[in-house]
Amino acid sequence: MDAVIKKLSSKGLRVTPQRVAVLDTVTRLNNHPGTGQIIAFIQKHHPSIATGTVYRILEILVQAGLIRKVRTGDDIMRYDAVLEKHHHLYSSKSERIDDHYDAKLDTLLDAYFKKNAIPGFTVEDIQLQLTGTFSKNKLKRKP
Amino acid sequence: MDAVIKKLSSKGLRVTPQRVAVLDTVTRLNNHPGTGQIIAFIQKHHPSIATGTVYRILEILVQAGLIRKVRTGDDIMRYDAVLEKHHHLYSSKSERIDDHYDAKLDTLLDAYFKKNAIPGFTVEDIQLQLTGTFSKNKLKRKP
DNA sequence: GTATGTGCAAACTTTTTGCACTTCG
DNA sequence: CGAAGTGCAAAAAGTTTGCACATAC
Repeated sequence: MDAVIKKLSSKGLRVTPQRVAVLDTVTRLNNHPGTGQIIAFIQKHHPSIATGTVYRILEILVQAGLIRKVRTGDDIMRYDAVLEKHHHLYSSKSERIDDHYDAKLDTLLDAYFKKNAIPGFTVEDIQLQLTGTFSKNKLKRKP
Repeated sequence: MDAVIKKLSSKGLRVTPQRVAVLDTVTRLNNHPGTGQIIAFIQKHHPSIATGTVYRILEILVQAGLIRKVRTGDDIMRYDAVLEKHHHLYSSKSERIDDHYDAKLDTLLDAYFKKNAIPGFTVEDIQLQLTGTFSKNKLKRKP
């Protein structure tokens, strides 16, 4: 929780209870929550925070680079509080999205695009979308 | 246009003027149009087609595998009528999204994931999201 | 104290849906 | 002809916004 406050002020953002709550929520709901999930959680734990405020704060946090928007195959906007470089595993059968870290792969790709530059385009970030099926249930269940 | 009819019937879909128009539109608006763009185009060229119908048809075409939803970094749902395997180049400064074909890269990645399987996950499709800047514009040059 | 942020509710935008009518096969 | 698709318009869902009040710094 203290870390959340630190993050906010490190970006020069005013630390309000509402912002702390939203950033904390996105961090806790670690499986790429959608706006709906975030608002539901907020309204349960902080009933006094208005939904309009949540929308405004999510936008501010994205602008500040404290969270990221993740696109799903469906049309739901999701957020991600993990800022380290990582890829995403999408289930072709469910809404599940897992993070995937692979430093070796990152190195491989960096090297590849250094050797094989794309004409007219400078690569700044590489992110993989791996679609497939989760064969084992290493489930992260919600309380 | 005939190709569009062929695609529809090849999937066992009934060929209606509305479906032809929508599939043709997504194909013509080749730069990954959003729902808004598609509906605007349709209403201009086929004013009698209802927007509700467009939504229904887009969903049907996605289910049939004739078009795909594209995951963008921002919050706009876009569609793609290109079915061959390809990756996407995203501008970090604009809404532009280009297709990127790279068979060599695909081979490299397939080999990589064959050797380095992800525990609990079977990869079915690999798609790269390359974010960066377009240094030269093929259509119009900007100083 | 002041610039900034928030609550609230209304306005907007986008998407879905029920039903009578139409049309493809 | 019959099953499937469409138009229409209303409703649901999701998001934005103006303004008076509250608050972080």
